[in-house]
Formats: sequence, C-alpha cells, structure tokens
Amino acid sequence: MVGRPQNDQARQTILRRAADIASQDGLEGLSIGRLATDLGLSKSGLFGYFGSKEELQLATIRTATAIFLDEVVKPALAAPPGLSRLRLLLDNWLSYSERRVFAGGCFFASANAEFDARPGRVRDALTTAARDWNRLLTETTHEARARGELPAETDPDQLAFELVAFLQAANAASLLHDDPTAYHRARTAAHARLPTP
Amino acid sequence: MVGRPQNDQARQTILRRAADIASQDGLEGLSIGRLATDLGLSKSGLFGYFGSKEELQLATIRTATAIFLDEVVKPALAAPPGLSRLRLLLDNWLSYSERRVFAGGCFFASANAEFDARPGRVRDALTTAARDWNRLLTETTHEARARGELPAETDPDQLAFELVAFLQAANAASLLHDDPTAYHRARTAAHARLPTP
DNA sequence: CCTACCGATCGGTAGG
DNA sequence: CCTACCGATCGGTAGG
Repeated sequence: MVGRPQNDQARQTILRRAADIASQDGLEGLSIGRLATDLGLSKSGLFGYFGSKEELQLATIRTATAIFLDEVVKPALAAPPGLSRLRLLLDNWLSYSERRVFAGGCFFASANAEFDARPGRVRDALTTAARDWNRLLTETTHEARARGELPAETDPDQLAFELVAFLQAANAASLLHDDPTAYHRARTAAHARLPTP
Repeated sequence: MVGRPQNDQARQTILRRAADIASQDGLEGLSIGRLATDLGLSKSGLFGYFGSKEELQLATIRTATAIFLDEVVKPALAAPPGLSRLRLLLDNWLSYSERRVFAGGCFFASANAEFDARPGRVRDALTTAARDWNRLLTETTHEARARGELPAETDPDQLAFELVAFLQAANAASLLHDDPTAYHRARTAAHARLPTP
C-alpha cells in the first residue's frame, strides 16, 4: 500500500467543492455529473474516486467534519477547559456560520435536516458528528461548573441544550431571512446565560 | 366560475400526502411519479391538478400552513392575548412536533433548511410563513409585557427569538437522535424564561 | 483518467 | 382522468 498524494489532493479539492454544494442544495442534490462538470472532470472520472454516490456523501461529511474541527473546535482547545473554552466554542461557531465557511451556511444544519428522517449510513454518520459536537459542548459546560465558573445550581446538560439552540436558530434565521441581526441575538442570549467575563 | 368540490377533496388528499412525504424526503424529493403511484393515480392525472412541480410544492406549503394553523395557532387564540396565549403557542408547537403531525417532524423545519439557500418562489413562500409565525410569537410576547405579565425589563423580540430556538432545537434533536427528552428540555427552558404560572 | 453507453426516473406533453 | 411518449438527467458500468 502506497500513498497517492496527487490523488489525495484532487480528492480534497473535489470534496471541498462537494461540501459547498451540499450545504446549498443538499447531499442528495449533490449530483456526480454536476460536480464533475463544475470541476472540469468527466463524470466517470470523478465517480472512480468514490465508487458510489453514498461513498461520495460519506466522504463529503468527513471533509466537512475536518473543516468544522479546524474552524470551530481546535482554536477553542487552546483555552483551558471550562468557561473560557466554552465561550470560544460558541463564538467560533457563530463566526463559522456568519462567515459562510460553507456557501449555504452550516453544512451540518442542512445535512441533518435533510437526513434526520431517512435511515441509512449517511444519517448515522451525521448523527455521530452531531453527538460528538453536543458532547464536547456538554462536557465543557460540566468542566466550567466543576471549576466554579458557573453557579452550582446550573444543570450543564440543560444549559448546553439551550446554547446549541441559540446557535442553530441564528444560522437558520440568517439564511432564511437574510437577517444578520440573528447572530447578535444569539450572542446576547448566550452571554445572558453565562457569568459576565 | 363554479367550484369543483370533488376535485378539491381529491386535491386535499393529494396535498396532505405530499406534505408528509416532503417532511421526510424534502420538497425536491417529492416527485410527481412517486406521489401518483402512492395514491393510485397516473402521473399525468396527478400532474393535471397542479401544472408544474413548483405549483405542487407551493400548494403543499399552503396545505401544511393550514394544518399548522389548525394544530398550533387556532387553539391558542382561544386564550386572551398575553402570557397565557404565549404558553399555549409554545405547548401546542411542541405537541405538534412530538405527535408527528407530519411524518418527518415539523414540515417547515425540513422545508426551510432545504430552501434557505435557493432563491425562488418556494423559498419566498416559506420565508413568508416563517415570518408570520415569528411575528405572531413576537407580538404575543409584546402583549404579555404590556399587560404586566412579564418583567418590564424584558426585551420581547429577544425573548421570542430564544423561545423559537428552543422549539426548533427540540424538533431537530428528537428527529436526529431519536431523543424524546429533547421536548422536556425545551419545556424546561421555556418555563424558566417565563414567570411561574 | 477518458468516451460511450446502460436502465431508471425525472418533469412535462400529446392526444384522447 | 388515462396511455404513450418526449428529452434530460440520474447513478453506475464497459472497455480502454
């Protein structure tokens, strides 16, 4: 088994574009023929990289996950566990959505809504990614409370649910209503739920 | 111009089924051929009711809106404007999502996420429906404050944003993670934001 | 990686 | 409302 650096680079170019298309038109609306034309490849040439549409969808989810980790999670891990890290996770997420890192807003908001009522491997991969993100936010909230940075009566699971809700609502409102003030509302809501810095 | 009661009844049967399919597979995944087969009609027979796929999508949105009004809004208008009506709107919405009035959860959560990055008449119709719902919730929150049922320092627009966020998050989590406790979290979050009854 | 092709399905039409 | 059909596009394959 040898690596194929040139192919891997082409694969990443394809998948980065695929993630943008999927964030706008859905993972099902992502067609192999259109993706190939966009990138100046033949359809069967592009098809050869993945072997099936489902594998293309799964690979696109993996690429989107890597981008999400780079944009949102990793920069927040520079802060110590607890409240400061929690604040960074929230701020980075809102920035990631607002800057349209994916052309159609948060990739996972689109894909989750598309597949949440369809069983299969794609849905399973999205469920896992969402669970990892929720778990990170929940654990970080627990750490903040354990360090005495949140009131002792705080329910960390409940707080994490509410914080995630604000993020999702801002992304959805900003896309559907072209309403950039939704991000301000989400920041206001999150800050009100956390001690003043 | 005479009415066509028999046709209208058939139309409503078609559109009720279309709304269920769209809530699961999307308004684009709603295909005329599949819908016709499901209902035991010929494809062109069904096509004749609407004239184009886009008109079918728009008619499906109108039917889903009527169902939403019947399930969520009208029963809440029985209560006087203000806090009690606001509570009913929230409770009815969570019940509407939890009971799976549409097979794939909230019709609008699915459709909005699908079309929020695609311009056109379908998106415009969804934007209008969402704006009407947000406006109703916001105005009801204003009324509650004006009646002294909410603290004077409450920002009604901000509060309405947060309450809608809890509803959407419960619907999304319950679908993606088969997690019925999300509805409990949303109720807890909403009640904590409102005065104890 | 390509051209050329497959059967299935898409939205939509002709004609009755 | 039907049968029969249209061109376009879908995912996928054969063969090189």
